[in-house]
Amino acid sequence: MADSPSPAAVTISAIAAEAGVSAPTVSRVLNGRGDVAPATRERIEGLLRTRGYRRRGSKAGDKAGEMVGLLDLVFNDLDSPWAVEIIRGVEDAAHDAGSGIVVSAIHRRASSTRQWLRNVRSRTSDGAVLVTTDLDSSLRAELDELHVPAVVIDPVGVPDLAVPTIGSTNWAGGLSAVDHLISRGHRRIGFVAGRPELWCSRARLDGYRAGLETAGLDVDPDLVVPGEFDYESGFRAGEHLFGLADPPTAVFSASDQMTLGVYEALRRRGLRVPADVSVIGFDDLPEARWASPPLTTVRQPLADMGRLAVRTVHRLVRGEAIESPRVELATELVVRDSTAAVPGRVSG
Amino acid sequence: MADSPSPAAVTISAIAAEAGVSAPTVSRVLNGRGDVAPATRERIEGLLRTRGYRRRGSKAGDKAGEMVGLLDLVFNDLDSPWAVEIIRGVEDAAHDAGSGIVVSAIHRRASSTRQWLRNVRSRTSDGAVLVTTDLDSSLRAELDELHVPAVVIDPVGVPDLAVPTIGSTNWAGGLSAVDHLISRGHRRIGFVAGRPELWCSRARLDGYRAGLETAGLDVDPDLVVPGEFDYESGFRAGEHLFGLADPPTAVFSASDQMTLGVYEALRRRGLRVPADVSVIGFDDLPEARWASPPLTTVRQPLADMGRLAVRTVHRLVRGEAIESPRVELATELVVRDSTAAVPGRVSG
DNA sequence: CTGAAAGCGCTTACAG
DNA sequence: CTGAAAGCGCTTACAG
Repeated sequence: MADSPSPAAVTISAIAAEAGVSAPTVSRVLNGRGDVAPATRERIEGLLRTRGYRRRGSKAGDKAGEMVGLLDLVFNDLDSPWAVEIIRGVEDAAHDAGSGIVVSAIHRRASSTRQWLRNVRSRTSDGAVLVTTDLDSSLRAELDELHVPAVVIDPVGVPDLAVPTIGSTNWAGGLSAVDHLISRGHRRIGFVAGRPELWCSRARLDGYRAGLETAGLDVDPDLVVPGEFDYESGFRAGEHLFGLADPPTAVFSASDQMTLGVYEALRRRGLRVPADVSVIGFDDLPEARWASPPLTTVRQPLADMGRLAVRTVHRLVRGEAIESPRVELATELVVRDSTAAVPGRVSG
Repeated sequence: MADSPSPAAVTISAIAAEAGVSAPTVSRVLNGRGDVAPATRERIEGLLRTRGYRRRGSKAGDKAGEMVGLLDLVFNDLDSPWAVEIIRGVEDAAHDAGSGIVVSAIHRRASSTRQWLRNVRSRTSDGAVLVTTDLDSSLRAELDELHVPAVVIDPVGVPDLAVPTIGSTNWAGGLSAVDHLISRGHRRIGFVAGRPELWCSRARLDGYRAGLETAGLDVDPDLVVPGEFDYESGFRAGEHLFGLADPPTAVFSASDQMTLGVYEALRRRGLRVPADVSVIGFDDLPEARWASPPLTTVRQPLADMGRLAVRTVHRLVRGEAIESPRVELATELVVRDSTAAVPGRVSG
């Protein structure tokens, strides 16, 4: 798992020797000059990649393994308050370690990803923290070649053990949300799911199911509605749930943003939180505190996840072993004012 | 205002010649080696600063004026959704220009500021965008010496014309908010102010006053309450305002976050928005859309301000002239569901 | 299209 | 504490 330190540094002249050309030719390829024979260029480019060439200043002391003081932090999108929580933790830990963080959004576009890789190569950052990114095998291979260690926060798919991932206990968090509602007497509990392709969404759903089943309750498929983690899909889910002939008395939704959409759907129907309906979210973004009424939710320690990601990348940079390729930080139920006992419940 | 390009590049040997020492000695100072006579060290450090020395790799082509592809983005704190809006715009424009952005939080601490400056020096970024930062004259002098051009978004004090600033039309925005409420028949309009030391807060307050005065209404000092831009101070302001013997029928608060606090204060008193009280905010953060009811607010184009900041820094890097040292982008009233006509108003 | 030569900016022993 | 020398990684003319 740990890279064996390359016996000789990967310099331009090393590459040149291996390719059977002179150093200036390799330099030309690196700088995108036109006047290199296609075959030569290809051979050199191949070597550059497989050997993981990275530009090293002149400084003789610039040995492999020394840190540049720059870490990349990559999101798909920067449009959610979710992102800033992670940035905060990553910035904090990086600052303590004397590193700067370079934040990018790649918008799920291959072209942006390629440009990001080009930038990483030219600026030679020490490592990368990728957030909810697919990190397909080709991207991983490229980072490997560049010798840029990566850590993934909140992996989208089944964790690939070759790259360390950091998540939270989504299943247990889902379970605790449902337990809380059941302890308040709720029996018909709706669930608004997150983006189905995401690993964490499935875990939260399964936690919801497990909570009901443990209490001896059936999972009513009518009460499980799809969502996309955003406000709009939460609003639609709320409209659907409370348009039902036999609506739930409580709703657990898999993100705070969707929960705010549920709030609005309830308000439009004249239903009050928590007097008429109890509502619980997931994440504990700042907006959960600011909702009216303040939202009961399952806290995900996003900033801590960011901090741990930085420490993990730094261990990898220094070639140290990491405890586990897969870490889940604990979620925590935060009870505020959006959950209450079932309205009008008769004693039995 | 534009730097005259230094006749000779600021290299280690240039500094050495000027200091009357050899290049290795300067190198030692730069790398913090201990074995340099204090007097020599001081002389060299002085020269390094006044000449604006910046580490330049070996590459012969690394002429002064070439871009590194890195921009610094500095916040005091990263704890508000406000920040992510600006990051989004800055990232977007920087990405288009092929630059990466290094984001830092300096927490208003001099020590963090110093560390940030050290980092800037070692990583030689092309320029800096500072958000709501004081940029006191010593910091400015240091950036000048490093030849790192800076732009300030949302300056805290009276704009210092030596550094370009980008803001929004706070005064006009405040005016438009009050106009909107007056057009709905409101006469008693409360105002929750922002942090008093900030320039933008004063402009919004003056806009509020101007709106009332234009309509021939008196400014009732009892209805103007201090705030700090955050949720908690908004909540307290709401409690105060609606504990008054003659409470307002509408409230304009100088940030969306404070407005959410006002929502909660109203909810606790059993007052409905907008049926009983109209409420209007400032910023148009995503949470304004997600509030229940969705919040009428004055939109500040934060992402656009970030984009413009990047373009401005890049002009400065290239030594181009900028149109104006002070730009204000237009605010825009966004009407949603939190404002309505005065309740129970008689026809006249 | 490619290489031998010269050179740049910087740093590391080494000597004093 | 300091400098002359050697050397590193890279690049730019220049010649062919």
